[in-house]
Amino acid sequence: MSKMLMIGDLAAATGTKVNTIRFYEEIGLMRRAARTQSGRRTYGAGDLERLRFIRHARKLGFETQEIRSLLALGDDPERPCDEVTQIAVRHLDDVNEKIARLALLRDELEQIARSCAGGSVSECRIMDSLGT
Amino acid sequence: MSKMLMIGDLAAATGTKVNTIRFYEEIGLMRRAARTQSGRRTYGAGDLERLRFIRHARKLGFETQEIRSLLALGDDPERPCDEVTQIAVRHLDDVNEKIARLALLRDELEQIARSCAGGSVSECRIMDSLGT
DNA sequence: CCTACATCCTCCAGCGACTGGAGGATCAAG
DNA sequence: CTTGATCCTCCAGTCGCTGGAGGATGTAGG
Repeated sequence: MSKMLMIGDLAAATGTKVNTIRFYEEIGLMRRAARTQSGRRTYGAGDLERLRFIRHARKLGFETQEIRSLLALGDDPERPCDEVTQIAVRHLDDVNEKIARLALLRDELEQIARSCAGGSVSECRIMDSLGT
Repeated sequence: MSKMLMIGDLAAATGTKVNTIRFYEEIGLMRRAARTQSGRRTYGAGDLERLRFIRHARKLGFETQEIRSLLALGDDPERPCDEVTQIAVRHLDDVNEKIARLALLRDELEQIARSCAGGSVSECRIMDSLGT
């Protein structure tokens, strides 16, 4: 058998806390892990990839429910393609909206950062730009 | 005296839920409101502005602790505003990274939506795009 | 073989930032 | 004077974790 990973290995490899991995299992993002005789969870390379996927998606702001549906695509490789396309397009819209919102936010933050080139609070317009 | 605002007025004027305003008072973002004889909170124009500031900062992704320090800076206008700039720049970096990641994901989803016309999911690369 | 220490297990509490609702008081209009 | 909106307090729940207690295993050194 290829090398078995313990939960701590997965944690170290992905920068996820051990408790968080167990939590992901509990809420059904990670598959129920196989166990050793003594009850310890064991994982394979596929689980590692799945966890990486979950972590990246979370960092991008996807909610667990959305991640579940993305994962469902991967879990059922025989799924017809139009369904996949639908889900992909829906997520595409979502992602485009996220990008647009973040771009606005970036502009605003850039302006805030620029509006104070040193000096005291009374001399820059940071508070103004946040107040409106 | 200029016009007194009730909590519902503040809520309506800022798109904040009444409960949320009370919550802000509880955690010390809003000042403890003055009360009428019967115990109802009353606000003035300053409170309205403060709430607007809080809401806007929240929408920009600032945490309450950061907002607290921003508000404190506003109360002490002689302090240098490096602190504010630092907070803003940190958010800016974060936002830029998110945008970059999402742009990659968008490209991948676009490709999936385009190229998934004939086969099954096994030929798509969703996992690849988010897994790495 | 024994000990020490790391890692695992389950369970449970708490956080941040709200949201919603029960149960009751108060207010403004008709 | 009644009705309905608004207010009050208090409490429970949400989501996505995080941390810790208390105990069982696994591993490496002496």
